[in-house]
Amino acid sequence: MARHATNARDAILDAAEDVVVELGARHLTLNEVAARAGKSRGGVLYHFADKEALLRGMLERRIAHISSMREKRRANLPDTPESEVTAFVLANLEGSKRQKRIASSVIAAAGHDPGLLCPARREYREFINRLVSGGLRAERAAVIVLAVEGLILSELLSLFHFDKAKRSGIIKEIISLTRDGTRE
Amino acid sequence: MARHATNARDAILDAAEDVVVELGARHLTLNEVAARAGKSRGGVLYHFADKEALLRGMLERRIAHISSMREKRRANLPDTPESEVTAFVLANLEGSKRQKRIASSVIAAAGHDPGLLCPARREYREFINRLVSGGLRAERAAVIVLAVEGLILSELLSLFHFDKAKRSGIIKEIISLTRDGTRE
DNA sequence: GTCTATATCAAGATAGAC
DNA sequence: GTCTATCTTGATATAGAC
Repeated sequence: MARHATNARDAILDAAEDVVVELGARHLTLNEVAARAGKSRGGVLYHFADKEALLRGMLERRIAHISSMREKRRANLPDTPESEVTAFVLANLEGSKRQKRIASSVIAAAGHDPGLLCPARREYREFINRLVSGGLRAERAAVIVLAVEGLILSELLSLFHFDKAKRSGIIKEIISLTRDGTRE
Repeated sequence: MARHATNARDAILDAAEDVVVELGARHLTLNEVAARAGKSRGGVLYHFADKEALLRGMLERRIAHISSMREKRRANLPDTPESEVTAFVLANLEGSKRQKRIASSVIAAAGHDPGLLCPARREYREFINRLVSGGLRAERAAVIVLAVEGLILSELLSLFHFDKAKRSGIIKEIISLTRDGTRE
């Protein structure tokens, strides 16, 4: 998906994610990004005024992407209590490559300036509130979102590695936490 | 606790953690660390041959610390099925300041070179295995550890902020996942 | 829109004095 | 064990040509 960006901007963002996933946040330099995007430093800086703008761009694109994926998934699911969680989990965890790309923007932004994470913060808070409005206990909602976040970040940092079968088992397990988590 | 290090080495490691927690991984420079530890760059480099050694030192100290905390907690708990999880959760999450210090070493190491995280990886794997040997389903064990990891990392990155009451509710919730998580 | 300079700066690391 | 140079590198960002 990310491989055939139609515009230069997306090509640069794709390249930036690649660098973080493959080499780590430390190596996210304008040089490396430009080389992978088939551009020069100057070319990159035309699209993103400075490195911070690039980081912001990475994060914003991912947030928007996850959000729209989640809504699309949600629309295709029946109106069971766990549909909201299922849509969220799938949007975030489906495909360990995409998942690492999501995490890459968070890690890179956090390393540069934790303040850049504000939009992500808001997104998570809103989603937890949505789950609680849907009848889930607040603690359970938080644990679900934290487990997803833990998996996203841990797999990028290679703190854990689960094979395909284990991964999908874990994803099912997270979704199943919805069932006995409603308020009485 | 960390505030009154008895030896220079620990004082430097404390300073390094402070920098990451307060300013972010990006600002973990020898200059900044030295200044906070009341030393010069040269003084720091006497104790840690290079920056990578400093990162390794941060991580190793935290791993050893958590491990010993967990064992101490474990020894003081009754032999119920959730004692192992309780000890793990408390060792990792008790005190949001300490928790941020744990995460700071992981984030800083990951930013520099993800390969540095090998010892942490091993630690987590062993602990999951221990839980599974204790009778927990593998997926449930993974979700518990992931939720803890998610909370640790998310709070350092300020992706979430929970007040004291919420936090302890969430911690209780994570521990409670042990109860209905055993193999039948 | 993209490239090639180039200026500027900050970081890690070394060597040697104290 | 700790400090003060100093060397070297590599990264951001600017300016101006194409």
